[in-house]
Amino acid sequence: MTFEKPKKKKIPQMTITRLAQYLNCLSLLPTEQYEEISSKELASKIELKPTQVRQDFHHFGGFGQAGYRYKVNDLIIGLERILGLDQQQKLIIVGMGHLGQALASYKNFEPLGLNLVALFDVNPKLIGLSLRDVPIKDIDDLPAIVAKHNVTIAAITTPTSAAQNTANMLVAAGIKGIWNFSPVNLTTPPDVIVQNEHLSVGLMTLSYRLKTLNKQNDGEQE
Amino acid sequence: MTFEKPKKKKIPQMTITRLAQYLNCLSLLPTEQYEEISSKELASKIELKPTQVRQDFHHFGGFGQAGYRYKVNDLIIGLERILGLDQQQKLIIVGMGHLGQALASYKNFEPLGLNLVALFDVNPKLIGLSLRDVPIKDIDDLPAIVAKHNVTIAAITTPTSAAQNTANMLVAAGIKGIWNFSPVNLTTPPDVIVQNEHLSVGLMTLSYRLKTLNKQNDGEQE
DNA sequence: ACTCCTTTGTTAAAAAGATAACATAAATTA
DNA sequence: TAATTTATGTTATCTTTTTAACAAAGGAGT
Repeated sequence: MTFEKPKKKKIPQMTITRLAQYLNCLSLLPTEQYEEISSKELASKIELKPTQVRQDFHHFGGFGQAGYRYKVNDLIIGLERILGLDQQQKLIIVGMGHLGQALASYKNFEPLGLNLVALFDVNPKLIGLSLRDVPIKDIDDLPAIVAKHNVTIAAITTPTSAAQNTANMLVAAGIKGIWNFSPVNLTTPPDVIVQNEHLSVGLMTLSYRLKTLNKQNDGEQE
Repeated sequence: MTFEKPKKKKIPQMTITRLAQYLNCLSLLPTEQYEEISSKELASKIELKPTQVRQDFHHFGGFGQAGYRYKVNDLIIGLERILGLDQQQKLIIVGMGHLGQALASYKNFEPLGLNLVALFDVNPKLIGLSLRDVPIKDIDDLPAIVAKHNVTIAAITTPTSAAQNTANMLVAAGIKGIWNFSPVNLTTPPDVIVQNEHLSVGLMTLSYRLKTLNKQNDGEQE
C-alpha cells in the first residue's frame, strides 16, 4: 500500500535487478490487453515463482491488496518510483563508435526519465554532427557541459585503452554514476557508482550453460 | 588441482558469473607484469573478498597449491575450460543496426573461442556487404548457413518488434544458445538457452543505486 | 636447519535469500 | 446469502551462499 520506504532493511541486490526486470516486462505489455496482472502471470514471463514476485514487492509494502490482482499501471508507477526513475536525470555518452551510436539511438531513455544531453568523441570528423538531435561535442568541452546541465550519469563506450582516462575525467567533472561498457574494471572513488555492462561476461555465461546442458544430455561423457 | 568435474554438486549461478569476471579481468592484465596473482589481488580488482575467490575456485578443486600464488596462465586456461571456451564454437548475429555492427566489430570473440560466421539483416542495401570480412546475408539464407557451418550461438540485435520471430527462426534452424539484446522476454523451448542482455535493467539498477546513495548522504530526507 | 610470513585448500559457522505455508480479503457462483 | 475460488500480504522455514576460521605447504631470512 505504501511503497514508500525500505524500512531500514537491506534490499537484496537481486531484488533490485528483478524489480527492473518486472518493470521492463510490464512496460512492454499491450496496455489494452493487460490492465491487471497477477503475480503468477508476471512470474511466468520471467521464469520465476509467484512467491518471489510477492516477496520482492513486500520489501516495499506491496502494490496491491489481498484478493485483487495488481493494476499494471500502479505497478509501473510504483516500480519507477522505487528505482528513482520518476525524477528526470541528465545523461551523456562518451565514445561515438558503433556501440556509442547504438546507445544514442536507443529510444528507451526518455520513458525511463533519462534525458540525453550530449555525445562526446575525440574524432574531429564526428564533432559537430548530431544524432537524433543530440550534438556530438569535443571531449574537451565535457566538464563545462556537465556542469552547465547538471549531468549525473555518463555511459563509457570508448575503446578499452581510453576507458580509465575517461572515467577519471568524468569523476573530475562531477559525474555520480558511470555506465561502463568497456571490459575494464574501473578505479573510481567510493562515492561514484559504476554499473558494469561487461558483454563478454554474458557471453561466457552462455557458453558455460550450453556446455553443462550438453553434458547432461550426453550422459556426462567427455 | 584437478579442475575437472563439478563433482555432482550444483555450482551457484553467481559463481559462474564471477568466474567469467575473473577471466575477463585476468585476460586484461599485462602478461609480463603479472605472471602470478594472489586471491587477494584478484579479489581487490573486482571488489570482492579473497575468500570468495578461493571458494569459487574450490568448487572445481582449486587452481594452485597451498603456499604458492596462482599462475595467471593456469587460471586463464582452467577458467576457459570450465566455461567451455576451449572448444571453438560458431556464432552469427541477426540484425545489423548500430548494435549489431558494434557487436560485429567486437574484437574479443576470437580469443573466447567464438568464430563469427555470418551476419544477417532484412535490408537489401546491406545484404552483400561485409564487416571485418564477415558477409552480411539475407535472413532467408539463415537456416542453410546455420546447418552448413554447424552454428550453435546467435545474437539477436533486431528491433524489438522482430525479436520473437527471429528467435523462432533461430530455434527452427537448430540454434542452441541465444544471446538476446532485445528487451523482450523470449519464448523458447526448454532445451534452448537464452542469455538476456537487457540494457535497460542495468540502467535502472544504476538509477536505484544513485538514489539510495543520495538518500544516505542526505540523511534520508523526504 | 629453523622460524616466520604468506598463501591456498578445506571445513565450519554465519548471513542472506528463496520457498512454502498461512491468514486475509475480494469476487463469483450456487 | 453462504460457500468457493482466486488473489495478495505476511510470517516462518528451509535452502543457498557468503564469510570466517583453520590446517597444510611453500619461500625467505636468520
